Amino acid sequence: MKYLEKLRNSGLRPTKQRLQICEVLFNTNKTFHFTINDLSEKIKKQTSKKISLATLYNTVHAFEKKGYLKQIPINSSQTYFDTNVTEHHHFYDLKEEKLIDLKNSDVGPINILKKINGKKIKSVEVLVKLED
Amino acid sequence: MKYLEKLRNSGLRPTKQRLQICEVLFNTNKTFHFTINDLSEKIKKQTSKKISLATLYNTVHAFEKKGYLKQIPINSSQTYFDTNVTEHHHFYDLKEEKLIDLKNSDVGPINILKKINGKKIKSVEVLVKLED
DNA sequence: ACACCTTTTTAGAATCATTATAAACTATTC
DNA sequence: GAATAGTTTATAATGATTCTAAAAAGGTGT
Repeated sequence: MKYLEKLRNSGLRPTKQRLQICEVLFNTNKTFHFTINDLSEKIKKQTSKKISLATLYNTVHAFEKKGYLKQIPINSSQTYFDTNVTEHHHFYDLKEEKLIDLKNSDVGPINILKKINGKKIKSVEVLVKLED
Repeated sequence: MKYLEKLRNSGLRPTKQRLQICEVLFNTNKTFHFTINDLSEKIKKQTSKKISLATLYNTVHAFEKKGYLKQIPINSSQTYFDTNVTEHHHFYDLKEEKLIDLKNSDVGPINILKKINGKKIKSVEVLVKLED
């Protein structure tokens, strides 16, 4: 089990549910965006046994804290997560309410000149809103 | 009444409530960030007559649609609005959960090289997350 | 294998921002 | 002033997320 190690090394017990969620999230070379609800649907389709919503929330937040997932800053009724945890940016199609990845080379370097004393920059994220 | 014209020109009837909200939001040379709840508190303090929550939501969204307010894309339990509708960016202090303006000159130009057919760029917003 | 302790899962309830409803009210036009 | 369309309001409804507390499962030592 390739995710067993990963979980254990992060201090997360490799439970059946977490391993299952890992399969759905990470067992692909394509990264993708999802909401908790998307994830719930995906799991329902892939397997017979269900995972409770509370567990999905717990696990996704645990993975986020460990750096395996990123939250995408967007105003939407649901929170979006990204399995692509590298520094990159997004288009948001306002009409279709869909997120599209922007490669880093599509945006170019962003220099933040201002400094706040005692604070470090954790991330720099660009959201480009699209309309028709 | 300086806001009466503004509202009428936008096709919004200048009601008592809307004029009141204009006073609170725009009668200052400093721009600021707020949530619906902040706005509600501010109005309670400034006046005796109260405005219902539903009206605050309606009005703020109407103003946003007209371009008098901007939503700030950030994952928070409450939606943040900005009275500064010029193109600019934000720091978000994760610990204090506070937004700080970044002047455009603090970030420099951002070139979006990728194009999506049939879509126009409506806005480009940078969120810089800060940690200790 | 068993007992022990801690972490995790779970169903369901609770929370809380936001939106919908539908009746009363108000601005505008004629 | 009457008619009409747009607004406001209190309240209910919605829906994503978090909380709760009890049951289940993982890990460790014997």
